[in-house]
Amino acid sequence: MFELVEGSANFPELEARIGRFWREQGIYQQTLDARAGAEKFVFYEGPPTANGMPHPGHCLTRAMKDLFPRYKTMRGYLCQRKAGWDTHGLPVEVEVCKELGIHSKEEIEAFGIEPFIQKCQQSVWRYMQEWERLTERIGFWIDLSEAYVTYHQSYVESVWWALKNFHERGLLYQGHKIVWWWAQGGTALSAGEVGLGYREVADPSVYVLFPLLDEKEWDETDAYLLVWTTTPWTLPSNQFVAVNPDLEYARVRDEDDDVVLVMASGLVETVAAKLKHKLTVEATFAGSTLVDRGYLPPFSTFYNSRTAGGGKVGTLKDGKSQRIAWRVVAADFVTIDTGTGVVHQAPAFGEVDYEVLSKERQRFVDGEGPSLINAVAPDGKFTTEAPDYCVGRWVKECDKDISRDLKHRDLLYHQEQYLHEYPFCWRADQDPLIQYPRESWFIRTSQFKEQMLENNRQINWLPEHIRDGRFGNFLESNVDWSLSRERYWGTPLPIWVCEKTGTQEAIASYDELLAKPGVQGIDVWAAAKKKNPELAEDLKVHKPYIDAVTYDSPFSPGARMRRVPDVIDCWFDSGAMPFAQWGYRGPDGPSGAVKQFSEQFPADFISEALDQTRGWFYSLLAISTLLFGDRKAEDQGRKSEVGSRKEVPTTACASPTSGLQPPTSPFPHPYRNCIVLGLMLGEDGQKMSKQKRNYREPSEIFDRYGADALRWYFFANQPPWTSIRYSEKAIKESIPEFLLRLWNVYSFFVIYANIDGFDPAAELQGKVGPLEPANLAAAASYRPPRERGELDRWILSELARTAAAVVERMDAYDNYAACGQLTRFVDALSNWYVRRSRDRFWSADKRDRDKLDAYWTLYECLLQTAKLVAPFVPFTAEALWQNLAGVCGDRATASVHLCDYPVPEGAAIDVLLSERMQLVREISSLGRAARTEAKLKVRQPLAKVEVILADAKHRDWLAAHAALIRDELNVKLVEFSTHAEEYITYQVQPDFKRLGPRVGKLMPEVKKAIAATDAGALLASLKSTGAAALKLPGGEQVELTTEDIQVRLQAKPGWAAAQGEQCVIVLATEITPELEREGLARDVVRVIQDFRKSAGCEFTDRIAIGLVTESGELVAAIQENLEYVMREVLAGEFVFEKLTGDAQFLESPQLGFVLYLKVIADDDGK
RNA sequence: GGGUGUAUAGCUCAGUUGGUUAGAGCGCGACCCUGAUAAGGUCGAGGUCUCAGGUUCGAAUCCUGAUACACCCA
Repeated sequence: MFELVEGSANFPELEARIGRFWREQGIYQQTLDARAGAEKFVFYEGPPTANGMPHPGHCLTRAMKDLFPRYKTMRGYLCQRKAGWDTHGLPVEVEVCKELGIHSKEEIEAFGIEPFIQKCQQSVWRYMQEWERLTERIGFWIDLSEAYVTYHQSYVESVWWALKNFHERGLLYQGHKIVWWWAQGGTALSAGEVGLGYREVADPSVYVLFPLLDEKEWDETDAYLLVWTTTPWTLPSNQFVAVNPDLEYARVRDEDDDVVLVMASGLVETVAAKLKHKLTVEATFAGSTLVDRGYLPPFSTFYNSRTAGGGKVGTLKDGKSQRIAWRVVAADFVTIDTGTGVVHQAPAFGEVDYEVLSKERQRFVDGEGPSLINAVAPDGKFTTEAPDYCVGRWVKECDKDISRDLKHRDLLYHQEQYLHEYPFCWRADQDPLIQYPRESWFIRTSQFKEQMLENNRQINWLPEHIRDGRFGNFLESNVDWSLSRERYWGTPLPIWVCEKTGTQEAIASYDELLAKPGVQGIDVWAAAKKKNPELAEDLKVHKPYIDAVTYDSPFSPGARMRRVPDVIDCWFDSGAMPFAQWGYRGPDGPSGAVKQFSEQFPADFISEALDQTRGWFYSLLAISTLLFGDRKAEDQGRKSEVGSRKEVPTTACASPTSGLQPPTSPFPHPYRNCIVLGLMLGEDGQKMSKQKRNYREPSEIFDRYGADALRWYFFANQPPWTSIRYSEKAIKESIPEFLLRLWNVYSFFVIYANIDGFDPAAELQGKVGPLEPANLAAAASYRPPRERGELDRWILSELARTAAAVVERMDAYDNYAACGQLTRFVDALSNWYVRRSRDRFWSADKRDRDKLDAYWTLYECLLQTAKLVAPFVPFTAEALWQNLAGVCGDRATASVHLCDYPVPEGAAIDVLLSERMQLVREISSLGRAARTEAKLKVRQPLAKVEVILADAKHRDWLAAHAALIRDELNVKLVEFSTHAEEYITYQVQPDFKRLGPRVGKLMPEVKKAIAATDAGALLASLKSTGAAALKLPGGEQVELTTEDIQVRLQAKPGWAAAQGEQCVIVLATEITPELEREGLARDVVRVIQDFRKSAGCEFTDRIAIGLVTESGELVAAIQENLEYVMREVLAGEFVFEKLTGDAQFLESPQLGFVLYLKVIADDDGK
């Protein structure tokens, strides 16, 4: 006996039960064990950070990450799933700061770095429980116990190893990075923080005159560059002036001030209007002619100083020489939207400006190019290199004095106020941020651009456009990776510097550090550990303990090697996970790690949301390309730019030690297939936000609707990369559409199988394993499908077809289309197979072959469907399996997830049958439509239905299966009409797809001509000769064959008819008294059935019926169909009088009778 | 300001190399069926396929431009 299924499924409860089962039986581990030694399917977990609460968006990623590994496992692959946690970085520090009620770096240092990072380490696990609960509750099978953790020592050391490799290959260097700087707090702000602080302010906008030098670049001419800037305080640090070489510029005479200006032609009128001056254009020329011209900057400290070189020249790489600064450079970012088209450049205070400097610097031979000039100290106050009146003052305060000074010197042409958005510190909203250069460490990723692009081209991106679109473009504009962070909680940059010579050395592990000569400072950690034995051992490779460790410099006797203070970008951590998750440190590192890494690289599949494009997707690709890419390209690259970009000497090591030399791997790596998920928006279409409460906590969704409902909603509602608006309604609605429908079929099966004693467990001997058709075939009452009826063969064919389509789509990572196939199949199973088989299940003879065939067919369908849907809705699938296969006890496979995915044999697919059954379904659908139209309810039998087919192909088959249609439409006769003209007209249309290419421009004519032709005659001609000639008005003649036209049928008015794509069906609407009586009898049956139910009868109870009526018509109708009525309602007695005793009664006013009902026995005669 | 994506029914979304009647689910309305029954089914209304050009015999689909929204970057 199957376990009884409750009427309405309670999915959350069911899932809790299944979850317990998985846990107690270790099913996930069993699925891995079952695939031991199988081909590997490699999955990488993009580590979430557990110091924030998970929201529905995380459910989507976790569901997607679960789907494909489950699928591939069932398909026979071994897919290990190692969890991971991202634990470093600014967000963690911010959380801790909030808790402590502090925010600046000074405050952190006052609090103490040591207790601070200890708090960070603890905070990382704050929401761990919620994450683990979510992971388990949504059915994400992943190994949480073996999760990699980015702050763990082995992980940190792996990252160090990679960085040492880069360092020794000269790929790690120091340079400047222009950051948004909070001068008062002495810290840089992340982009996110900067975004918080924008507000509109008025700033000065000044037009300044820079005397233009002559061609020889030394003498002043009569002209001035009219230079525009909104930050006067950056003028003392002026280094270049930029023009757009492709714009037109003009030499302009200001008649009022008697001065000659050089500016963009397009802005002359604007400026003239602004000043109400008369400006006369004297000459125009391309911006490119200005490039390289020298000028005098408004402040001369740097210009005259020895260090910056004044008007000095330097040697270019091509051997020529040029002024190193204070000249016009070309830049295409200069526009004529505002200003003058001549832009002041202070590379210290703008990222774009800094790029100009970098580019210029590269043109010169080493040491001769311009260095960065900067008259502002990190505290935001001017240095002594600024004009006297500015020194020591906050830069923004000096704007006015600078303007006044320039005005005195007749260099200020114009000034005004300018409204714009400017960032302030979000923690101190009176403090404006400034852009400021900071020393930073970079990885030379740009040198690997081509390789990264090549790698990217080999990756299968879903959706495809990511490859050449967002991600490809991002790689195209690759700049070196700014790696270092002046923060506290992160992987320490493993570089130690000689305090005397500045020579650097990278360290790849803690042990390597301990082995250095004259190591000191280890005791700091030892003391901390002694004081607090609870401290995680992993902290010893973190600040501040690691900072304390120094050793003897091999570069200068007596000097010490000290670590640089920075930590690294936490994106580097997560991008290093392909090897760091195993603690891999090169071929000579820990051997277990070498093995695991080589087996689990590269990944076959990863998935994250779109916002990871420049995050994890990039960090993975960049690190992998640099570490495991082709070295030849790098060597060539190095030759071609000998020593050009190193700003600080490193211990350049041409041949790194072998342990640092990892194996190279063919592209793509480290991932082959990547599904980029759309972002999930809140209920209101806005970003999900805790404050707005525009989403529900995941745990609540699970409690209300269940994990499978949510999963199915994710998988089946839209392709995963479309951005998805969280909709509770949609989640709710995904239940009846699929899950409940499947559940109802299953429940139907269980109810009837139990009534009829259909018991596969009793019929099958020994092991039945995964209950594949081959296992079932051993049963005595099992007949091979080819011997079963058409309906059975049809649904088994649909099953095979569905399995084939699902496998095909899933192998292409297209879960959406796969779900569509599954929905279609479950619909066919429920709304056609079960519906049409009802009578067979209800028939009295329990050992009837036809009945047993139906059971075996439905049983197989349900078992196989459970397997098919298992990766999608693992709980529901398991619940089905537990009962359907569970009847066989431990002779059956314990879990549906331990089964192989159904792989259809082509033989089971009967395309012709599918097509034909589709036609039957269409005919019956049309029949119902016609009935509705004619207001003839289905319970009323009709004499005849006529079917007119557009295509006679399936006619004979349909005629042979008329019973199906008769039954479905409740008619006595199905005719395939020959005199169709009575009911319909033909419409003939050209087959555009076929004819289009052939007749081309004549198409409209052909269409008209065909429409004008008598359709019947045309069809007759085509039928008899197979061809017809069509004359066009222009005289051309077109030969038509049967395939060139499409026939459509149109029902004539006046008939109870309905038309579809392939046919028209016409109902005979005349109701004879006999038919009417039969309909009446069916009405009576209907009422009695309802009565049975409301009277609380069991399915199998036999009853006695007494019916009292004054209608002779009704009595006649029942008597005429008495056998039918009694059979349908399981009546043992039927009398036309009141029943005595404990009978229940019911009055039916519509039909005019009173019913009495009494249970006389159950099915077994008791 | 730049890049990428999206725009199809009231809502959420499909729409396969361009082929002339643009689909699904939900919602709404009407009805039917019912021993799967707190389910199920049928039918209906609802579309200038964002707009404007262009290519083509033919455009929701291809091209150009515009608009709106979203994301990333500046």
